[in-house]
Amino acid sequence: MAAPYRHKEVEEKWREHWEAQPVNVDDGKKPKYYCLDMFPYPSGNGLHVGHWRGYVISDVWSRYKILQGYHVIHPMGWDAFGLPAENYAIKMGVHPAKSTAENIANIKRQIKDIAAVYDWDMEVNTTDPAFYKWTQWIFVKMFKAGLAYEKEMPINWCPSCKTGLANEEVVNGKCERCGSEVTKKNLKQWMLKITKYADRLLDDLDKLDWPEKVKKMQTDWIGKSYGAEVEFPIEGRDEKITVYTTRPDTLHGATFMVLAPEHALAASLATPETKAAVDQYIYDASVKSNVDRLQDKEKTGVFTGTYAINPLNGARVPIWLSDYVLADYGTGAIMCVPAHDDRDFEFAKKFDIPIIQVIAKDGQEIENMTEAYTEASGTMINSGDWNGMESSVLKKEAPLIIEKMGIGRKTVNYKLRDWVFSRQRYWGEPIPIIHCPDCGAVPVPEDQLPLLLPEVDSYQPTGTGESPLAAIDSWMNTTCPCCGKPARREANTMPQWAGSSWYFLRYVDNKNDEALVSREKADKLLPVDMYIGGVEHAVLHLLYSRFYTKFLCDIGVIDFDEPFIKLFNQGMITGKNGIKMSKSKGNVISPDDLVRDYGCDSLRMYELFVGPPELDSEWDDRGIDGVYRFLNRFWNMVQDNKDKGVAETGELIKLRHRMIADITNRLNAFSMNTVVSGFMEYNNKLIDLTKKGGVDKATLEAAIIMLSPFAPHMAEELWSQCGHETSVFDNTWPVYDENAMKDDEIEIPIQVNGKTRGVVTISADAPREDVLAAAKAALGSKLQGNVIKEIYVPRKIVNLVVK
RNA sequence: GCGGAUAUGGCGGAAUUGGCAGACGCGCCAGACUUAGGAUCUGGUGGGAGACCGUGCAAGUUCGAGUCUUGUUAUCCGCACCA
Repeated sequence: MAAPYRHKEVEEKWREHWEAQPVNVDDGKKPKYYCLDMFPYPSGNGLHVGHWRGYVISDVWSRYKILQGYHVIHPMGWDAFGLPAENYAIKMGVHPAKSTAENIANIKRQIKDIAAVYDWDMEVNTTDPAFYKWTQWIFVKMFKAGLAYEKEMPINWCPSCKTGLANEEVVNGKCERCGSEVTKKNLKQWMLKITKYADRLLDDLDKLDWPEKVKKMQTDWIGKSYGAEVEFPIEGRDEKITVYTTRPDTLHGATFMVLAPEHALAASLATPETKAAVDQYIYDASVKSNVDRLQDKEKTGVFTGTYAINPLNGARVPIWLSDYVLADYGTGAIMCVPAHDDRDFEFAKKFDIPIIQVIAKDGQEIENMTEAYTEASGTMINSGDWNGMESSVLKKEAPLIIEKMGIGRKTVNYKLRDWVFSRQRYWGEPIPIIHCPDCGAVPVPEDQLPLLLPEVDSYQPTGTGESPLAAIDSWMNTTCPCCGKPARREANTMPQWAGSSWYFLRYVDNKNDEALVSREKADKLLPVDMYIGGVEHAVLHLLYSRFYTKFLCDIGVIDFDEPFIKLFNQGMITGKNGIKMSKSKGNVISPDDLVRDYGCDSLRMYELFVGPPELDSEWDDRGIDGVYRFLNRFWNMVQDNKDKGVAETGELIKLRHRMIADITNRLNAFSMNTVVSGFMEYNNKLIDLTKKGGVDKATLEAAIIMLSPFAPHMAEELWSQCGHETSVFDNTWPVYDENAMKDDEIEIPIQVNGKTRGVVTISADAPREDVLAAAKAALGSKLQGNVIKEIYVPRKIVNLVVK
């Protein structure tokens, strides 16, 4: 009687064994493959089964690559600075350093339960001074390159987190972290000039093997548009108002102009008669929150009483103020062509402003216009010299025409803003800058980095716009590195994204004290070949990392300018009814109990079996029984066969090659759920064959090797039971031979008028005539009427069209 | 409002890309072994008594449609006055 499968014993045995003898070692000859997980921030809640799935997917892929002969770089680390860690620490009343360390220990234990082939020698932690030394170093380099600058302006402010936020951290007017409504606050901030890289960030998306969805999100976020700036003189003054438009072809149709209430000229345009209303409107707009402004669909506005002159045709256009024009995009002023823009149309209707059509849709003006005609397609009308031109052509040529006329210029615009980089919080990297009354902002000398985050009595946010660090005089007071006079340190810290923007570079050289990463190791081991994580960072971490990588490439630290060649977004595991797992909802499923009851291998396979890895899946504990039974049945099947010495037969060879082909093709397609069902399917066949005489060694071992990325403990144990001294991971992935898979005889379904009516078994290479004859014979009397058409798709189907 | 994704048994999901829909698993039913079964094994399981009907709904293309085209509905996600 063969031994039954006891997951606990088997898994403990091999975990100890692998600890002593790792399966993924660099012999210096193998090609590298860098498979990376998005590193976790160590929250106090630990991991749930959803986090597990991502790590299982990346581990299966890593082990598959090991079996394909790669040295796989598969590291793990901790994104431990930032708001989540700090808020958790404040809630629990302990120092963030302490709670972070505890959380890391707990999550590390959970991650070790996955039995992933992480190389813990590469571990990094963003809060380690030896790590953030380089986070600060990058900032200093950016400062020296003119990419980090200070600016005072109204920024997004989260009143709950009590800190400024980047645009990317504001979702629907709310804080990405806590969901509070974001307000504006005027603060002097450090900014990173990510806009300088806008074109490269946009163009290089083409190089990447990323989900189209993520590329589109980044494209839209960068928001490049082509158009023209046009200068409108103000009637009776020397000043001009510059507008930005993507539709200079419609310039003759501009019947009014709108400025953002925050526009520098807004107040000065009022006449004595309109002054009170204009001032009131500007005031009202200034106190409106982002959310109010987003939700007010009904257009509001006020006429300034002043006119501008259309530089193309001299027409007088009234100047209005309205908050539907954004102050920080383009020039903060627009020309309005109500006939050809939805928003301008709505505004013109509401305030009874004339509408002039300049593009003839289908050759004629639209009568009784009820909505704007916004397409750039049709013949120009009411447009002076431009009459008769095609709008789509003119749209492209107009910027240059305008430029030649001296009334404006061709230009492009981006939605992307520079990155607000200061946070008024404690738990982050101090920004390594010293403010000197004489020399201005001076970077901390590179040889003095890291600038350590000081101990502080109260690390609670002040809410005043100052970081808690500002209260520590002993730390704040220093001397200027340039002139030696007394100076003050920068009190703000960096956002959480600072460390995560470059951590993947550090893994491969994490103990280097001389450089962020040695050029030799960077050239050999980077960049990341496969990056696996959720889609929630599409315009945050993934955009910032691309920016950092391009900068580090530009200054020669590394020789590539895209960090992640391939990106895979795994779907989310949700609770019942698709509800996101969260502690407050009480629907969090911890992997810990499942590992104890079913074993690591069962949970690994079930995580994959729940559904396609790229889609969200609802978690249901009950399904794990299915993979648990499969593993037991596979185990028993191997026990039944391993010592029998069964000779291989034609049938077994055919089955083996088909099994290898099916599993390999599904795995290459990243269809992990169907790989698992494939194992079950072939296992059922092997069990059948076991009853009919047995399964040969080569087939058993092929199955065990292919199972090893999925259920590594069981595979290693069975490999050892088959008499091998070496690890199952020392093998190479099995290969299949198309010719060995072919059947001599095949079954071909027979349809009559498209409906299946029978099946015929016939030689695979039988000629068409033979197949058709056999099909008719098989149908016999069931075939009635005249056959008017005969279709035979070789090896697939017969269809007889009968009348 | 714009853009994208998804829709298949009681449930999770397959379908080699236009060729026998429902693989595999859960659940359920029956049987075997058991003092016992929430263990294991064997068989069955889309609907319908039936000819037949079945992939959100309605048309279309085709010898043939879950798959392609058009329209439509629902759910989810992203963007949301970016001129």
